[in-house]
Amino acid sequence: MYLNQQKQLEAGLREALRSLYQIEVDTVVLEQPPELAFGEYATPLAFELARRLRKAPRKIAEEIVAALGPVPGFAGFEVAGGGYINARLDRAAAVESYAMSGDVPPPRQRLHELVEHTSINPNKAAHVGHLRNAILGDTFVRLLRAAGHQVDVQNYIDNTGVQVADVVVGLMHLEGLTLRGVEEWVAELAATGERIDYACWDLYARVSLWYAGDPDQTEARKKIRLDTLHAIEAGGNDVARIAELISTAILRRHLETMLRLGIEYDLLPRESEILHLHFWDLAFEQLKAKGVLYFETEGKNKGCWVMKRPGTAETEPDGGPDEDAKVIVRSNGTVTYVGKDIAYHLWKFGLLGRDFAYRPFFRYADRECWISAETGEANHPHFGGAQAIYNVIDSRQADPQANVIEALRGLGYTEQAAHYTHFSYEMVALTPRCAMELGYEVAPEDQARPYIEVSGRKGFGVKADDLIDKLIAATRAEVDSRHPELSEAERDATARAIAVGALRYFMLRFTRNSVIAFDFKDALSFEGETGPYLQYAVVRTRSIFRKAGTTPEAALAGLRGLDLAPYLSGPGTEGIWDVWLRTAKTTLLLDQCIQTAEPAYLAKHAFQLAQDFSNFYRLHHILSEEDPARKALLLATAAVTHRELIRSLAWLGISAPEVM
RNA sequence: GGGCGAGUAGCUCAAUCGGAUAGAGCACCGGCCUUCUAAGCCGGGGGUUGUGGGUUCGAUUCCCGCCUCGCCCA
Repeated sequence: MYLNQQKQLEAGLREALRSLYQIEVDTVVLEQPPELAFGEYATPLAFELARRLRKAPRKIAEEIVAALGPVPGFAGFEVAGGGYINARLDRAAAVESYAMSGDVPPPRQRLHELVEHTSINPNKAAHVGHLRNAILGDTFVRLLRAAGHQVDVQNYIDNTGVQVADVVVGLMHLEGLTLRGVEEWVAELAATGERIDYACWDLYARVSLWYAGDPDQTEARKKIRLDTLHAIEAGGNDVARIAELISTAILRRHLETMLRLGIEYDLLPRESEILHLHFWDLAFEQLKAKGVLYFETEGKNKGCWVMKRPGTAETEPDGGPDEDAKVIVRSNGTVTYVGKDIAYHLWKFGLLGRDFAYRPFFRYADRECWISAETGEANHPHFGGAQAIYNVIDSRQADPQANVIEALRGLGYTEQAAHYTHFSYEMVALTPRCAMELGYEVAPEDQARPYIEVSGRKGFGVKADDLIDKLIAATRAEVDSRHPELSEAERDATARAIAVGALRYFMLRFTRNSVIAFDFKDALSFEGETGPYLQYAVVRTRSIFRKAGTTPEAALAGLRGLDLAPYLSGPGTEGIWDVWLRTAKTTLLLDQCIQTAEPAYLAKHAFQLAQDFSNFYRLHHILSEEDPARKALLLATAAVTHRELIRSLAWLGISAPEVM
């Protein structure tokens, strides 16, 4: 809607430029004036043309305004300042169209999209950093789906890597357990309701200390670690069975944790199948055939299969070996992580020539989450073969991600490489104060820093479930004191919705490349720019309709045929049009978020709409309004706020309770 | 050594393709619950946008140098 008006204005301006000066411009910059009193749109077009036309900007602006014919949807144009052209919408017409249409236009290009997120090593509990990943990823999935895209959601599981190996080492060598013993331990944890991911969190930290704990044993323990890893990779032995048992149990816990936040997955592809189904062999053949990989015969990478790094020259000027090249196959024949990742991404795009087998793994309310397998069920949904992919992975992985893209490009898959997005974001760190509150020792030099990186290896961090539990406890206390009349179940559901809203908004309000310095004080805040603030605005609109005895839909329909113009500008109408204009931008924001892969813009938009509504709510008392037409508009203003907030919040994965 | 990101109010963050008076939240100070929910609202103070240059009618934004911090690669 807002976008349509923008296009109309742009077309009008272009036409004026053609008829006046016979010129075409590449882009017509349209922005919103600093105050709504100046109009809804402004363009600095005249400034840009001043030099080209050898005229004063103000003069040009005046000529353009004079030449502009009537533009559909607009009431008038004027020149402001040194040469801005301000445009005013026909507010009454705009309100009527905003009220009737809340639809999202179909996407320009409908691709089969694949979003991968969460991807936690299944050897310990999820922490706040993983929450940021999962919430960003899940929100982006919701945005893509809202825009009409078909999206598959994957959560990649590295179940055969060193992190899982470390926990297996802990169980076998620190705890002295055999496969049988581990099975009993897992059963015992399940029986007592103890969280296995928590138990392994501590064990993992202990193993890290153990490796370096005795200088005489360092080499021997390194060997144990490597042997364990190799046994897991090979499969078909007790070590691998322990790894499978532990990683699967922890994976289930991760899925349960994420489900608390409304986060679901379609498929869990695992590294074990990538290994055992020999994805790499097929990728290796392609990479060799296309010359992407070459065998290095000199220098430090002698005996390795290497690949040119993105951004480096084709050959070294001096003709020597490219020492900068990325090793894909080591001289001992083992494949690096990037190599396996290339094979996996060829599968994602349907370019590998081999598929996983699949079996159901985790049941959601209305669907199944599948997992990769060596042998699976005959009937399964089709996975992979995407046209565009998004990998939600923190910014530290930028280098390996760039290598995978470079390999795709080298193989001639330029289209796929262009539709490969590393959805990068900065880490969640802890403030020194938060770390000390949690009882960790913080070195004096670290205390002066704004944040400290979390480390699963050291057991340093805030566990996701602990944070969620704390949030629920805090919201539950509030709900209990505010609404003792509600049933236990209602209070529980309300507290959970608010807790999830607070957490999801907290993780989404920062732009992706900003490090979040985590602090319980901020994360547990329910005032100001927070999820509960947005939910509260919705609750207020609900309360209005409850007391008015009508619905938002009826209120919006009730505008038909009314003369609204007197109520949309002038004294006594402050704050009404602001709400309408804001609501009209929701689909624009959706589009912008997808184009830039930045959900924070929508979070900010929803907050601003809630602020606009609060302002409107203060200035206009709806239920006591006596002028019927004016009352209809005020009710519709609450209704359009309700409609747009509910839908924006849904895209952010936040639901608004009935009362709070 | 190379690459990426960042530096904006006391703190945490915004700022659309380079546009009008750099905006929010928190914290602080002062007000507002007898009209639709105070998890709210109103008002106030608070800025040399790290630094030095350049481009431009116009720079937080683009370019170059320097400083500081974080991450990644060797």
